[in-house]
Amino acid sequence: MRYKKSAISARQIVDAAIRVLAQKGYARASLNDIAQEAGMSKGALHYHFATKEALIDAVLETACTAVQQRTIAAWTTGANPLEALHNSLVELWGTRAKRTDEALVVADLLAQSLYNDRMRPRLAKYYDLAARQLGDYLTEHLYSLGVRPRVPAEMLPRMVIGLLDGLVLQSFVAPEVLDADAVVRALETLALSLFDLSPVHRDSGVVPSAEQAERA
Amino acid sequence: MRYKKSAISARQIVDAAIRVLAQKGYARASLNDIAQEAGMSKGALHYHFATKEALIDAVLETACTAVQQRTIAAWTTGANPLEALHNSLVELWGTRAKRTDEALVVADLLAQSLYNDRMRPRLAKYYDLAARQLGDYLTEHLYSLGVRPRVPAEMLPRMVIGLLDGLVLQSFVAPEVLDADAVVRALETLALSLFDLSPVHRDSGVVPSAEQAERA
Amino acid sequence: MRYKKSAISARQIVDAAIRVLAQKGYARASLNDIAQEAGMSKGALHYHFATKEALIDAVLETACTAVQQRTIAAWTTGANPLEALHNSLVELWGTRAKRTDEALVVADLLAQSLYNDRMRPRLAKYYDLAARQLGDYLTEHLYSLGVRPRVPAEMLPRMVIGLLDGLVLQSFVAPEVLDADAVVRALETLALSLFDLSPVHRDSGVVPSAEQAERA
Amino acid sequence: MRYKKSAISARQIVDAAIRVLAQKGYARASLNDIAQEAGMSKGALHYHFATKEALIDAVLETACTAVQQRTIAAWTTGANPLEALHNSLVELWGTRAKRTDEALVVADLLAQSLYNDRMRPRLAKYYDLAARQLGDYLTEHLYSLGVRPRVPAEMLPRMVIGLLDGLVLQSFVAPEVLDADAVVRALETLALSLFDLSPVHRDSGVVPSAEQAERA
DNA sequence: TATGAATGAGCCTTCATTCAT
DNA sequence: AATGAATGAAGGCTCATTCAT
Repeated sequence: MRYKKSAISARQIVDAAIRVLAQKGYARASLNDIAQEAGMSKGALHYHFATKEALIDAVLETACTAVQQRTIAAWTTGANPLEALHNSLVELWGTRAKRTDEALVVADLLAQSLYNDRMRPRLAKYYDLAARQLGDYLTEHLYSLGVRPRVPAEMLPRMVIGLLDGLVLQSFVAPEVLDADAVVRALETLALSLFDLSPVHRDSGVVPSAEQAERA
Repeated sequence: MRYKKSAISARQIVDAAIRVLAQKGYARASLNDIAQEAGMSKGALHYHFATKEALIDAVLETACTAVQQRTIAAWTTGANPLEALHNSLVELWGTRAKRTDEALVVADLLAQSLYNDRMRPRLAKYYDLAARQLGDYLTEHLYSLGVRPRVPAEMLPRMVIGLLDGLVLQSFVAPEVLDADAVVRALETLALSLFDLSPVHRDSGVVPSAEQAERA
Repeated sequence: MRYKKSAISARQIVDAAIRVLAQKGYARASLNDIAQEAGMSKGALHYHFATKEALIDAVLETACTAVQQRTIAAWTTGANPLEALHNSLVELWGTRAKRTDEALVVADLLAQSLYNDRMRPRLAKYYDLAARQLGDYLTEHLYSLGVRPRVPAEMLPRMVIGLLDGLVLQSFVAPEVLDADAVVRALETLALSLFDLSPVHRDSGVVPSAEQAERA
Repeated sequence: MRYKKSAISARQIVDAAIRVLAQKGYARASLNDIAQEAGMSKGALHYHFATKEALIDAVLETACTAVQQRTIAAWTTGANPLEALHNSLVELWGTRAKRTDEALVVADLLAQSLYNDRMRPRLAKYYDLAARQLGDYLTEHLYSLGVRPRVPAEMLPRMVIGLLDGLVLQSFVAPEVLDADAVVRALETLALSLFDLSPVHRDSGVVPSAEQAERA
């Protein structure tokens, strides 16, 4: 009972913190702001989280998890593996570029982690997980087609994620420059190019690469 | 005389600020720290830069310029265009992944700009310039070979830059994960894949793509 | 309990502020001084009053009220209306010329209000109230005698107050020049002269003016 | 030559200071503001006036003198002494209520002098002079008519000045409340009442008071 | 479990003053 | 006679943290 109530309050605080952090960034978000947003007193915050750092840790955990779950949810399947990939990329870009509170918080805390030794491992873990997820997906859906990537298998997901992140940064800075469609098409082309496949239209099947053609 | 002295001092301050910002980040870097690092009094800072914001503006300008100039310097030429590209990518990644003060500052201020309307346009400008530079380079060195990219011409440089940025973030968070050689090779493969060229070894020439082979 | 504590602390701060302001004036009174005088930390000041301005507002309110209450208390009554007036003037001058903290604060903030648009209306309100109080008093005690003032009814209290203020300034600048007795006698003469009454000795009754004598 | 150049600059500084002080008040007027207004460097200010205090002293001197000279100029003469008085009062009120820079500075520094022992004597001197001037004028123009004031001769000018000052304060705080005509008429009535004279219209002559009438 | 009150360190900024030139 | 540069003290304010209740 008591335990549950506490958990609920703690959760409220974290949620409020995410909202505030998303709006003002770590540097400018005070515990006062967060307490107000959570509808509690500053004292209550410190009851649940001894220090600001502890709260931010929880926030980072929650935000990363949220982003990850959305990412997982984005891995769609379909009759056609290429179509599935396309749809997944659409989802992926959507959840990242949409400037959701959690995405903003992760981006902000990522920057903070450059100077914060305690934060860094957590984000590294987050990246690892994301890379592994994507890696598994690609393995399952593309490797199985018999094609081999032109880059090392462990680089592939990191590249896709890196490209997503890098483009998201650009789109955050200048939202109008990057068109969602263009980005997705580019990502798709990239993914397939790295897989030694020809460019692709939505409904196209797998096309053998130059090398494969040569071999054939 | 005086004029020059002033310019020198201002430059000293900016340099000190870059060092401090690189080490602590915008949020935690106080004018006190910067003044100390610059070997001047806090009052002197305000003599040269009316507000912290003004100083940061100057810092951003300087850091971006520095990063850009290193980037420009990275565009090498060579007898073989592909070799030139390879060398350029080595340089590019090197200057970014090296965690130079300027690169860190740009990354940090990039994050700050998410919540700072005055900063954002400056970074957008910086990205624009970088994209244009890379675009010009690619046009000159690859377009001229008669091949066409698989993605829109204006997306191409943004993708390469995005990938660089995204990977840099990952390498900042977990330096040991990404191997410089692997990254360069991956970037190279990416660039060429997008150009409808086969993967490349240093000394190889241009290889026609699947489509081009077909046409032939 | 807590609520009361807060009110008490706030009051302590305001009182301390009045003391400090009276001694150093608005410009030279720092929150540090006030905090020290109040026996609290600077942070506590800001807990109770968000800004210095807010604190000064409270100070002004309190000081004006205090002066006003002393003024009200000065309106004595007596068997003889003229004696009552005399006593009232003695009191009035006493409370003003005595250099009480509140009087000094009001004088100081009055000067500040010349350049402070937010303060001005408050002082105007204070003057209005004072004028109305005095007006009512005069109406009740002198009008009722059947005499009419030689100046417009709404000017009369403002003149008496103005004279009081003006003389107070002189006495603040050079305390020894103005003798309390002389001032009171002069004020009395003024008040009565303006009421078309002959000069007065404590025990004298009402004497008809020239005009009234003529009419008779 | 050199001496003159210096005097000119010093004068420029004082004039600029008066303008700035009139606009912002002593507390908020920085030497920077003054230097800028004077079109000189801060260093130059300190060349001419070692400290801010020294400059303010000069400002006080100049402003008081200016106000005094305007006051002197206000003492008009005329065929009819009462008409002369009236005109003088019009002038007097005009120069004070007009919010000239010098008047504002004197008012502001008057407030400062409450806490500044070095300033106070200068303002006392200023008041003395003003009182003596007015005293002389009244003596010459009214005493000579054979009437005697109802208040001590040395109180009379201080009362008129006090009333002027007090009303000016009120008019500064709430300009719309006091009508210039009404003020002048009231002052006139006051002056004459204290002189045991009936109220006056511009063109009226001297009218005996009640006491004088009785004696007659 | 939660609050109101209070603290104290630190931040950005202002400003009178100094000084070499 | 004047300037640009630099100083350092102080000011108002923010904020994470503590604590009695």
